[in-house]
This record gives sequence, C-alpha cells and structure tokens, in this order.
Amino acid sequence: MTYTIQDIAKLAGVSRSTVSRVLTGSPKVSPEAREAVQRAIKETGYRLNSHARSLASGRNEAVAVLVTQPGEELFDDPTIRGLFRGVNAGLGDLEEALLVLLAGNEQEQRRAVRFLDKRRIDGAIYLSPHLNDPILPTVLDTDVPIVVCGYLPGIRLGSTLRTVTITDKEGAISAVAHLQACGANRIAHVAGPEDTPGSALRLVGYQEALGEDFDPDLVVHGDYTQASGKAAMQELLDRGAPFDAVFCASDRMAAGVYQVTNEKGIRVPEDLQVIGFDGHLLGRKLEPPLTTVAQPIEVIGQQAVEMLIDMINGTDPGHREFPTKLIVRGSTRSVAD
Amino acid sequence: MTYTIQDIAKLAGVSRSTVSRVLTGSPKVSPEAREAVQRAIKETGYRLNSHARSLASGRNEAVAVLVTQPGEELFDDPTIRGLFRGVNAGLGDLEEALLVLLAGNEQEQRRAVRFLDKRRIDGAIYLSPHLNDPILPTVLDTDVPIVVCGYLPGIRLGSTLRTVTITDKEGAISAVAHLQACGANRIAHVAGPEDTPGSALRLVGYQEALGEDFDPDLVVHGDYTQASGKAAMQELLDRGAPFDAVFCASDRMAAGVYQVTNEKGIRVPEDLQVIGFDGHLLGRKLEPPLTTVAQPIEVIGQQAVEMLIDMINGTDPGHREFPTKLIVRGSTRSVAD
DNA sequence: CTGAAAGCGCTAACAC
DNA sequence: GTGTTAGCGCTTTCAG
Repeated sequence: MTYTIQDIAKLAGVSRSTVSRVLTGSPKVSPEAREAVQRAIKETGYRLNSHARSLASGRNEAVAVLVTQPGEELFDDPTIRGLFRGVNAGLGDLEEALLVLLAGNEQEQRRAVRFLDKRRIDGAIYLSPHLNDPILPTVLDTDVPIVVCGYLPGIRLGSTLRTVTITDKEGAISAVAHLQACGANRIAHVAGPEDTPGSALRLVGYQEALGEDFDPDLVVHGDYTQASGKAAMQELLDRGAPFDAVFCASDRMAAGVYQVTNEKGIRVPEDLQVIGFDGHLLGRKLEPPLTTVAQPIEVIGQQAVEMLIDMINGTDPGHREFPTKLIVRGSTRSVAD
Repeated sequence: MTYTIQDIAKLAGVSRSTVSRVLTGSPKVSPEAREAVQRAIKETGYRLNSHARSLASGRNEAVAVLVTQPGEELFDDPTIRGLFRGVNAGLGDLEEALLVLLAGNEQEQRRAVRFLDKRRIDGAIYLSPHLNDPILPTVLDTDVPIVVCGYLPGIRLGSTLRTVTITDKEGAISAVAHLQACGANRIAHVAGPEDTPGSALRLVGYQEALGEDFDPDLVVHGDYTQASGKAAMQELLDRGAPFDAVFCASDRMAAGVYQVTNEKGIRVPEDLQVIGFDGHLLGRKLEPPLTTVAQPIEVIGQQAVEMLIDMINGTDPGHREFPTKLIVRGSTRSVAD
C-alpha cells in the first residue's frame, strides 16, 4: 500500500491542505495539527510523491552538475574533486538534491540534453567549458539557469547563464613576475589545452608579463594531466632552446615536469625553477614542494551553487570572479636569496 | 510561453489523447495525425513536462548509480570507470536517464537517501558495497529495485535486490595455482579492505589454495589503492618472512608493489613473481607487464543495467555471477620455463 | 484509429 | 489556523 496525502489527512483528522502545510514546512499550522500529521506519517510510513509536488509547485528540488570531461580525465582531476567539495558545502542543508549528469561521450550527452530538456532540474552547474564542447550550444540555449565555472569569451550570455571564474591572467602574470624576481631569465610555459579559455588566459598573462622576452619556442601545450606535462617538458628539452624556469598551467603538469627533471638529474630549483597552477595538495607532496598559483577551488564550487540557487529564486547573482594567490614553496628560489 | 499538450492538440487539430499517443510512441496513430502533431511540436518548440508524465504513468524514466566511495577514492578507481562504461553501454538507446548519486560523505548520503525515498528514480545500481557502509541498511530496506555490484554475504535479500558478481574466490585460487605452477614456494598476499566481501573472498581463495602452506605472516591488507600496495609491500619486507611471489587483490596495489621492487632493485619476476587482480589497462603498461586475474568489469556494468531494467519491468533477473580469467604476462615466470 | 473523461498526488490561492 | 476548490500537464481506460 502506498499512502497519499489524503490518507494522512483522514488519519490525522485534518484536511489535505493542512497535511500539505506541514509537508512544506509552513508556519501556519497549529502544534496539535502538526503533531497529529507527523504521527500519521510515521505510522503509515507515508512518503511524498515528488512528481506530484513538482507538477503542482513548478519546482524540481534538484540541481545537477554537468560533467563533460570524458571519464578518464574527469576522474583524475583534483580540480573537479575540489569543485564537488565546494558544491556540497554550498548546498548545505537545502532540500535540493544534487545530481551528477555525465556528458563525456556522445551517448551521455544525448541523455544529458534530454534530461535538461525535460526540465527535471531547477538548474545546473557546468564545469570548466571547452569551447568546442559539443554540448555547449545546448547549454547556452537552454532556459534552465546555469552557472558556468569558467570563462566563455566572446559569447553573449543570456539571463539564465552566469559565470564564476578566477583571475587566470593575473595569476599567470604573478607567476612570471615571481620567477623573474627569483632571477629567472628564460621562462618556458607548459600551457593547458588550446580550447579552454582559462588556459588561454594564462598563456596571455604569461606572454604579457614577458613582453619583449616572449619566445614561442618556449611554449608547449599539454592537457593539464601529469603525462602531458612530462611530454611537454621533454619536448622543451628536445627543442634545444635554453630556459631556466617553467611555468606550468596546472600542478599535475608540473608533476610531469618533475618526472623528467628527476630522470635527467636536473636540479629543482637550482638548475630549473618550476611553478604550477592550482594549489592542489599534490604540489605540497612533491620534492621539492611546488611553488604554485593557487585558486580557491572549493570557494568556486560553493559560490556556483549559491549563485545557482539565487537564479532559481529569481534574483540575479551577476558574474563573479576570484583572485588567485601565489604560494611560494621550494621549487623556486626565494626572492630573498 | 510554455506549451502544453493541449496547445499542441489544438494546433494539430486532434485531441490531447492523440498527442499523448505520439508522445509515448504508440502505434495506434494514423500517419497524418502523427505528422500534424510532430509539426506542431516542432513549430512551438513544445517540450513535455516529465513530472506530469511521471505522475500519470507512475514511471520515473531515470535510474541512478549510487556511488558510496568517497570522492578521493572513487575518482581514482579504474574499476568504477569500467563499470560506468558498461552501464552506459547497457543503457543503449533507452529513454531512461542516468543519474549519478554521490553518497561519499554524510551530507551526500542524507541527500541520496532522500532522493531514493522520494521515488524519483525507477531503480539504482549500487557499486561495490562495503559491509559497514552507513547507507547499506537504507539500500537494503528501500522498495525501489536495486542491483548490487558485489556480494552481500549473510544478508537476506528482498525481491527488490539482486546482485551481479564475479567469482572472486575461484579467481584467487587460479592466481595461486598459477604462481605455484611457476615455481613459487612462498606466496604472499596483499589483500583488499577487510570490510569488502569481494576482497574477503579473494583472501579465502588464497588461503584455501595454499592449504597447509598458508602463513598469516604473509598477508597484509591494503585498500586497493597503489599507495596502500606500496605500504603493504614494505610491511611484508619488514616482517622478514621470506617470500618469492605476491598475489595482489588489485592491479593498482600491484603497481604499488612494483614501486618498492624498483626502489630496492628486486627483479620481477626473477626474484619475485607478482600477480594482480582486475585486468585493468594499467597492468599492461607496467614493466614488466603484470600477470593478472581479469574480471569482465564492463560486462558487469552492462548486466547491472539490464537486470535493473528487468526488475523495473517486473521480471526477476535473478542473481548473476561471472567468471574471472587469468591473463599471463611478464610478472610471473612462464609455466613452460 | 480517435476523443471524452477520469484521474495521478500534490500545492496554492481563497474564503472562512 | 483550517478547509475548500482549482488546477499542475500528462496518461490511460473506455466507448465509439
């Protein structure tokens, strides 16, 4: 037997409305009525039908995190893990359910789009967009509120789309400045994927900070993973252009650089200064500990939900941007030296 | 403007029922009517309200994968990735949406349970249970169909619970037998977590295969991760009891063992034979390539959805078990030697 | 093959 | 505070 609000009403000796009121937590219920209803609910094991509620109320009580990274990459990415922690924190004690919508391959994407279209969530958080992400047009076009964690340059954003970002460019500039202050003369850059705006901005910052000294030979693109960082470092070495410092667009790529320096006996920071980007725990465990441009990743996640909830409630949270922060550890020579 | 079935009916010059029929894919619609409706839908951009549908039809058109591993562990686990691939494949072109329900910490668990309770999914797949998982009682108790990927020994399973498993014990036995055939005399075991039934079964198989030769000093528990495999290997070495082979309950732990053998200059397989469990890609990339007990992990994922769909449709798929398969590579001495 | 009619279980004005 | 009354948008008999 599956009970309805009607049954509870009868059992508690009140009307359906009153039951509904205690269900929705309305304050306009007498203590006695409330208790009678709650007892009836407990006795029967009644559970509310959320479709009926959603149909009547127009709310879904669910938000989703749309994950477009292919599984392989996603599951390895500490940034995404941090984001999730933040999202959880931001959700706090809200009734809102949190769904993860995988959209890493075509099949998943079709499913995810269908889910969006069916309006089964009140809003979504879209993680670190790639500009060529096949699902992006749909996301831009949908009328469900979406908070994007990352930049969408050159795209006109409708009222249902807000971004939360970090100062990628300034972060890159601070990295280069630090290296220069530490005596580096030729600074290489292991950049991120070419189609992610954040990575592009870091490259721009790097280039701007270097000005005249910019040398395209010292730039190699990776995809944020450790393996790609290792490959990039090898490529830099192979090219033969000398350099005494590397600015990596992710901590994981910096870890890849370390693999090569270890193999080749290149000393960090004596022979080569290295700086990462992210501020993940992993950088602290490297030997030497990695100097890095930290981004407040959990804060981003937390802000993303809060902004989303705002949008769902009809208030515009605007776009938000957070500063990065240089964390100096052992992979760069202390400025004081 | 958001259209309803009513609007479409008017536009297409048919009744609501007819519109509904084309929406549900009923064959009892004339080609003309169908086309008129489809045109109206296209013109208006009509999208169906799935809550209304669910309320009327009693189906959710969504299944979830319940993930109880904490993020850290989850996102690192190739087994889970394989399971997801299988689930996706199994879902095929069904309308069913696939949700990931995170239940890795208390907060997430409360949310997940609430979601189950609200019956917003038709069923769920529950990954690799730990016996002390705080969410397990809820899962066992709920009336939504659940397929468990793994054993639940000693637990009476209701009609809404089915398991899909592999022959862990037999796999372990085959591993030990292979090592023995390869000349190993003292076989150590890096076991998995004590509270996971699968790992327990592998230990039992190991012990059974060894019989008289079983020596508790040669068993160390890890948690399936590479780091724990490394620690376990060090522990084994520290204990001082000699051994010439290690059977690891996961490929990742075997990779951890490799770290130690590399450091210490222990040659694999000459000084020490190593065998893993899982059959993940990573084992093939190790040097030497890892002999392992492969489990058909994607098949498991695929079967899990199929079983779940069966249950949702009211037919009992029964429990299913799949065999493991020994894959001999370079980390054990060929039997022929 | 099609339409009319009766809900699915709940929320939300609106009166009292 | 509480009950009454309309729906929310769809599916699904049941006649025809």
